[in-house]
Amino acid sequence: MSDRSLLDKLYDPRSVEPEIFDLWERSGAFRSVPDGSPHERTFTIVMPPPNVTGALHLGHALNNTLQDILIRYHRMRGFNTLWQPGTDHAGIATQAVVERRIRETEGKSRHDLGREELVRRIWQWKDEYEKRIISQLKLMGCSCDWERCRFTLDDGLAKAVRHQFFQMFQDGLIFRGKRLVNWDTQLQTAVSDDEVYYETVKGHFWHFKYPVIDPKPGEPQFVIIATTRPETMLGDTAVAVHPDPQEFFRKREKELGEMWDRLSSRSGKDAAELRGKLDVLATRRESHLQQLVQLRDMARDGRNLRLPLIEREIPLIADEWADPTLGSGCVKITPAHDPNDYEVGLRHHLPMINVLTADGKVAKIIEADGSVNLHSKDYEGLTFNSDGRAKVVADMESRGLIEAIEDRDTEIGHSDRSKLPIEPFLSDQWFIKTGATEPWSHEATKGDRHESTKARRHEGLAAVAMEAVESGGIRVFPERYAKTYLDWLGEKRDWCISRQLWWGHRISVWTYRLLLTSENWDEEVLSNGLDHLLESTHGYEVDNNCFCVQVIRVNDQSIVINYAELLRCPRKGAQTDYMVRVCYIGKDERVNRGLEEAGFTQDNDVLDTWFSSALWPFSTLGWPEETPHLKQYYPGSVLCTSRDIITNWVARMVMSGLYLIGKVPFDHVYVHPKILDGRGETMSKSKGNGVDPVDIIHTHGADALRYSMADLTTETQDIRMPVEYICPHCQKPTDQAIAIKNEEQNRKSRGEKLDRKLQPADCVKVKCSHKECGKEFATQWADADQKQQLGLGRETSEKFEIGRNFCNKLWNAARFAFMNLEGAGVREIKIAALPPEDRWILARLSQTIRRYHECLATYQFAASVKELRDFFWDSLCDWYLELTKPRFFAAEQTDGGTAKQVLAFCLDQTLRLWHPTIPFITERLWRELNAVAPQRGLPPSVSLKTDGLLVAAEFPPLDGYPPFDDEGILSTFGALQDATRGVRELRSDCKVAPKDRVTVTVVVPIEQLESFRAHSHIVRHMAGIGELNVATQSKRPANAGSVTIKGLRIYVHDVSDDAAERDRATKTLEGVVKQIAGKESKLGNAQFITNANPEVVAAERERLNDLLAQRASLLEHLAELEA
RNA sequence: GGGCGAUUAGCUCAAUUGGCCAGAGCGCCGCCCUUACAAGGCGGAGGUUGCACGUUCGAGUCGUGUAUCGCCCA
Repeated sequence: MSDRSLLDKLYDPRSVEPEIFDLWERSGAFRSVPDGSPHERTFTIVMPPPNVTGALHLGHALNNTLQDILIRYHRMRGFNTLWQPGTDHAGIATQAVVERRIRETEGKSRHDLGREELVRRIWQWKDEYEKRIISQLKLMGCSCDWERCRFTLDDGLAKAVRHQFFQMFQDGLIFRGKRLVNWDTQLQTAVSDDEVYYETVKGHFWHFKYPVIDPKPGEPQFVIIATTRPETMLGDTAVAVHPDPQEFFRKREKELGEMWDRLSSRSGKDAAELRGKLDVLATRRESHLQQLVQLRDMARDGRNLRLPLIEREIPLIADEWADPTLGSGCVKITPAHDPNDYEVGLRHHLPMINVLTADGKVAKIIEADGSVNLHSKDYEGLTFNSDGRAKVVADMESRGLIEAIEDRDTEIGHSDRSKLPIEPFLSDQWFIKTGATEPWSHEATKGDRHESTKARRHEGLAAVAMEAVESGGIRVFPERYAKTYLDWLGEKRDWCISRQLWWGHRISVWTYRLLLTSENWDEEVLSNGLDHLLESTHGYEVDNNCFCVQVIRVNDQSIVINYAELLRCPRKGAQTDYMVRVCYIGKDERVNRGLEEAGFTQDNDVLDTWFSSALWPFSTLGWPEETPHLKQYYPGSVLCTSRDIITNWVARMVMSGLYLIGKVPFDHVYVHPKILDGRGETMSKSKGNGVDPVDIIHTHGADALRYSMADLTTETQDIRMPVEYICPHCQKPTDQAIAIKNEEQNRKSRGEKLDRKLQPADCVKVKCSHKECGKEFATQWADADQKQQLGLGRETSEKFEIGRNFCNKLWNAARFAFMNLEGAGVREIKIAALPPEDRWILARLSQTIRRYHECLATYQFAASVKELRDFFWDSLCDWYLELTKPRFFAAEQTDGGTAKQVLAFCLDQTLRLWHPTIPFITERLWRELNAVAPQRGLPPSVSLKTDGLLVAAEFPPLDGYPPFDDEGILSTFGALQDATRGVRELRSDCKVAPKDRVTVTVVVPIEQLESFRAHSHIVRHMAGIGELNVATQSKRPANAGSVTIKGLRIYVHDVSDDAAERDRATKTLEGVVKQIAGKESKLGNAQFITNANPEVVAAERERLNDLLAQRASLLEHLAELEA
């Protein structure tokens, strides 16, 4: 047997981790094997697939650490487990990153490359980053079933996507419509709301005059409108005025008046502000009301305006969107280019005239009657919000139609992807209807659909998904996030699923581009379209069920018939133009070709990434095939995620799961904190403030990373993680927030203008903040040359030292144990006969096990770490190991055998308890423990299986070990700890050197004499006592220092003089007297006695008795000193 | 504008239906390299729980108002 003391004094994770991970993988411990276990004994986690845009940062490290803790914990508890890994293609994000890279390095656009080449390049990118991501996860120790790793564009997942699309298409849940979307003119795609961020930009407020057509006598010649975006006037189709300005002013004044009445003070900032508002309102009523009423009447009378420049006749309308307090009180309405105006347009059935091209230029303007506006050619082709704007303003100016121009700050939406202003743009998009609908016909492929769900089907997908959470079918932790989910779904907004991208699942709909008229409809359709289609598909023996055909009436987009009705439908009598859409569920290239030969064209768009992510919980398990994995592991047990995708992702998974399978996709949703950097901003790939977990693993080890993550995961707080660079020259840290400030300072002193907050990615070079060093080094954002030249400053955070220090402590405690465990055996033990420290540590262990299980059941990770840490560090190391030293070291001691057996057991249990959190070091130490003490256990209470790997070992039981539970020893030991601390305090106070043994006399009440004598070795050993006298009474020994613990008086001989003693005793007495007064008044209060919990009252009373005893003892002591 | 959350020691965070002197880690001060561990041990200082009012025998916790910050949605 090797000499265990030769293990290194410092734990070196780098020499341990790779080997251990390899061991686990080869053992097959991570593999999922369907065995028919019931749902209650199956534990499934589906990993939120990280997207392949970039490498993982600490936010992902947190997410995956928590999942790994849960999966390892359940695996050790004997559950049949699956942790399903994979990655997400993240359509727009990845395409944008790759496009930007190509633009920067080759100066080419995606159109220069072409669809096929661009997609090839993105796949290359994906391969690189997927590899990196998986390697990051493995380095962290993630125990996923790696053989089942999936990617959202895999064939199997693509099939699932086509199935979902097809079924929803068939059920009429998918429709195509014109909607105002956020348009990115560079990427030429719609972006979702959450990909838009807002920035305040300095701009102007232009006041334009629109002439009134045929004003009646007394009516104004012009209506004045104000706009921040003059170029959009080309698309104006109305001007609105408030329908009841009088009432508006009355209401607003009443509101402000009520606020005024509520004000506590009529002076101060608030009052001044409110007074100001009231004044402005009054002035405005005075100046504008009359005219607004007149304009309202004109609107009611149907007056029209002539839109300047392009000479369109537009109505003056009355609508509440017009704010009487803003500008002139009138507002131009451009339904095709502003979300609010769009709503107004719908309300008043206004024409929606698009004036923007997909690439951000002024379009050829088509009027509502289909004619081309002849005046528009002056503007056509100009860049919309720069040249177009300039020309509109100049032309208005030259016609004398500008009333005024004001400076004004405006909030402008920018695309998160291209960083350019987004344009509201009217375009054709595909949508999923989430609100009320015809009950869908599609029956879920399996499973028992909840009856309540079925009943609410006609209310639509969102309502069904809401019901799942409301009824408790899904539980959300922490509970408050259920509200986020329900609020969002409650809005039942249609989900825009099409994206004008090249990277993603292409929409499998083909359209017959010929428009069909009533005259040629049946012949055209049947001969040129469907006949070809049917022929081509029959030719390849494809089932007709592979197709869903819709015939659409073009003018209003309504669906006339579905495929099933097609052959039965009347061939004649169609009223107007039609077109044919075919949705194909398969992927046979020959069918695609057949469709194209028949004159059909495939939709160019791809699906929103979340459409495929929504299927992730079952597409990864093989759906739509009925695989054994799907049967065993769906629904999942818990989804771990951060709160920002509760709506985008969680809600959509629930909708899809219920719709397609009839079961919720998971039992629990656990929402964990977010990692923030030192400035309080969330870590993200785009900001460049994400720290690579591999950097932390490199410097601190994977277990340190995981320990720290779990330790910081509290229920309500996000985790602030100040980031530091390690200087490659002096190895000292430089704070990242300071580095950013310096960079800002540098740029300003160079005269650069800063139009935004700098981010870590802006700092490619950083100067070491330590004066002695002060050298520059490169960051991860520098290019290879700079890194080479200056040296790379890796990122870290001092937070991880907690974890590293812990691992080192565990390592050394184990090392100490191994030095002393040689020959440990397993013998029957009598618990009652064990030394007190043994009974105490076993009681603490049992208590800790129970508490740990409770913590994990409610996802309280920080609390779980604290429980285990307190047990291991404070109890096991600081007390138990110290107390057993004499039993190991002293030759005359004979109970070393029992001590070994108990210690081996405690270490065994410690390693099992810690394994889910810090798997590498525990697995390594487990191997060592198995070598030095292969048999462990405390029969007859506990027998253990100790062979094999720790990853597959049995976890300590839910209710701990009841035979070890012992409240008595816990409280007795607590009192001994207090006594020990008392002596230590005195020693420290009186400057006794640590190695000096002191003589101590303890005065105890007679009834405690025996018990204290029996346990006195504990205090003697732990407090550095040479001679210990225990008596029921004693005078103060010569020059003794003294403390009282409850009724116990402790003298430490020869360390103090009378004056110092008086001081100490008086000071202590003051505190005690104060506390007594507090307690007495509390207990003297009849209300307290009657209202408070009896246990609380009893505890207070006991505490008072302790204090009284302490006061008596102190007074006695002082009297003695006076004598 | 609406919703959610936060504000506790120098820093980062705890405190389970309101109840012991509000705790821990880091940092700081003092002592100690005691044969597992200085990435350690022992002891210590440090708080009017953002502010104001209220409910209660009792408030960090509940209510109202207010300030500041963050996130989500419009």
